[in-house]
Amino acid sequence: MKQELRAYLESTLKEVAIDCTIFGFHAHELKILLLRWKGTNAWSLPGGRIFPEESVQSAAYRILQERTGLKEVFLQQFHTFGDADRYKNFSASETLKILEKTLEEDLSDLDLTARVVSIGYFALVEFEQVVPVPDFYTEECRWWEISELPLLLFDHNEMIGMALKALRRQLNYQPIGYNLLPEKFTMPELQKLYESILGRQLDRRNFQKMILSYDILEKLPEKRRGTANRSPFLYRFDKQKYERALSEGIFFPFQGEKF
Amino acid sequence: MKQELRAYLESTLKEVAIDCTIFGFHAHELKILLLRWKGTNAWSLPGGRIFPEESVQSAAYRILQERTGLKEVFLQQFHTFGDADRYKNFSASETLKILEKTLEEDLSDLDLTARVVSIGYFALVEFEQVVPVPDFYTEECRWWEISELPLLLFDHNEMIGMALKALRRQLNYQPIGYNLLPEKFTMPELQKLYESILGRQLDRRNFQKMILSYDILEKLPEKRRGTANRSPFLYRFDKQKYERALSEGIFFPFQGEKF
DNA sequence: TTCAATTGTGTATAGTTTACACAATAATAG
DNA sequence: CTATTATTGTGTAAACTATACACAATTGAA
Repeated sequence: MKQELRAYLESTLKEVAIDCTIFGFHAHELKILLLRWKGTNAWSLPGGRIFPEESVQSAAYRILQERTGLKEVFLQQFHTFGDADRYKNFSASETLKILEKTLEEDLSDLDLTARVVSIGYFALVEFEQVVPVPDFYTEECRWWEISELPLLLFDHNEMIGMALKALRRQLNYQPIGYNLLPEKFTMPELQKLYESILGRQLDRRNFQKMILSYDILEKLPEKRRGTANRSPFLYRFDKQKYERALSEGIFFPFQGEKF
Repeated sequence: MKQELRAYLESTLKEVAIDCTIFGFHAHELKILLLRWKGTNAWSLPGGRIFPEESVQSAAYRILQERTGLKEVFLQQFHTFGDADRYKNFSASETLKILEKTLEEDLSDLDLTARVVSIGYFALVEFEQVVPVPDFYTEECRWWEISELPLLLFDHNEMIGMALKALRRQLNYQPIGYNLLPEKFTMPELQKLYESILGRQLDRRNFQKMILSYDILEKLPEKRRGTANRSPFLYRFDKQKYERALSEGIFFPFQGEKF
């Protein structure tokens, strides 16, 4: 098992790695998938290394798939983190101690605190379909609310901040939701997704008018039952139109958000 | 001399490097600084490597300074290029041949065709103040018009395409011009800068109205003389207000441009 | 002095964004 | 069964923003 890790570390690029900020949406809240390192209370973003024959993009997909079980996800590079010292909340020696607890083995020959530049990706995934799987270093993989994140290893809090910024900016020229919501959803649910990404309330009527004007939704002849009060209609994305909007770009007018 | 290069290559990160797309503006055209490799007709973007103690950002500044002589520039990371094979216009072996011509020495121990992930930055610089300086590999450093670029080494044509896209997007939420124009400039000059970045014509009156509304310009009581026809007024950026607009963001309405 | 090219300037129209309220519906509690 | 409560569905008017557009003034050159 340790041999497996060693082989992985030795067979992959040493100075570059990938970290993924995986966004999910559940119970009206935007959440992020974090990993807890074995035998510790230290949390980090899911990440991984790149094989020599693999593009960075493919590596990011692979890592994402390994942690969530999902194949089809929205994945996007947003920034590369290249500080010489990326130990922000915990010093290099504190981090090393955590690693020692985690690995219970002498891996000093692998130089695990060597400098690594990390390429940051963010992903949008369907919460319900995710089966969180820890990696070799970790024993727990679970969703965290964005407002309740712990202090993370390395510069991962910074990464999440920038991922959120990138996601918000994304909202200005691309539709979002296909990979974050279940197949069928209601207008209020979609609105709450946008609100939780933007961190502010939107007007119900104006939101509906705007989102419908992009012509990416199909209104279904069913309603969501079981909820108290009036039943909202169900919608789903028209995949083709959605893809077209993604590639051509759309001008979303969330101007109130300053970047 | 060769020893110097060898020392540089051996003392810097091996799997990660930086490439810079340096934009300048001259004669009503947006231009890019390219390097020609010694003894060849092969061109590339200026790039360089990262020292172990240096952040990626600092390395990018250093490289930029080395090639242009400039200290104060606008520099921004826009994408990291991580294809397993980044030899696009010229194959690895063709590129290797060029390198051999350039170096006239056996450097095979340095494994110069090993895989490298490149972090792409774009820079905006004041054309007139740049003193282009070739690096060790190259013997010529000059400006190229964007519409007349040659086939470049590696994936550099792709990089330039993405840099331009990033620059255009930038225009939507930040003012641009401080680092691209001389201290004093006319409204038509500023407009031509915007037009050359966006690749389309803008209305003179509407452009002026818009740019003035951002309250980042100071109108000077002088005019540019010597030009045929009516003399335009000179303006300059109010540095403080410009910086505020940069950090707070501005909503530039170039909606016609689809991304 | 005339000509040609370019600058400076304002307004009206179209289009977009925003603010806002009431009737309909569905589950729940009585 | 009925009343209550919370939430949904829906349209219009006002404010704001973007766009289209033309003529007089200025300058150097002919």
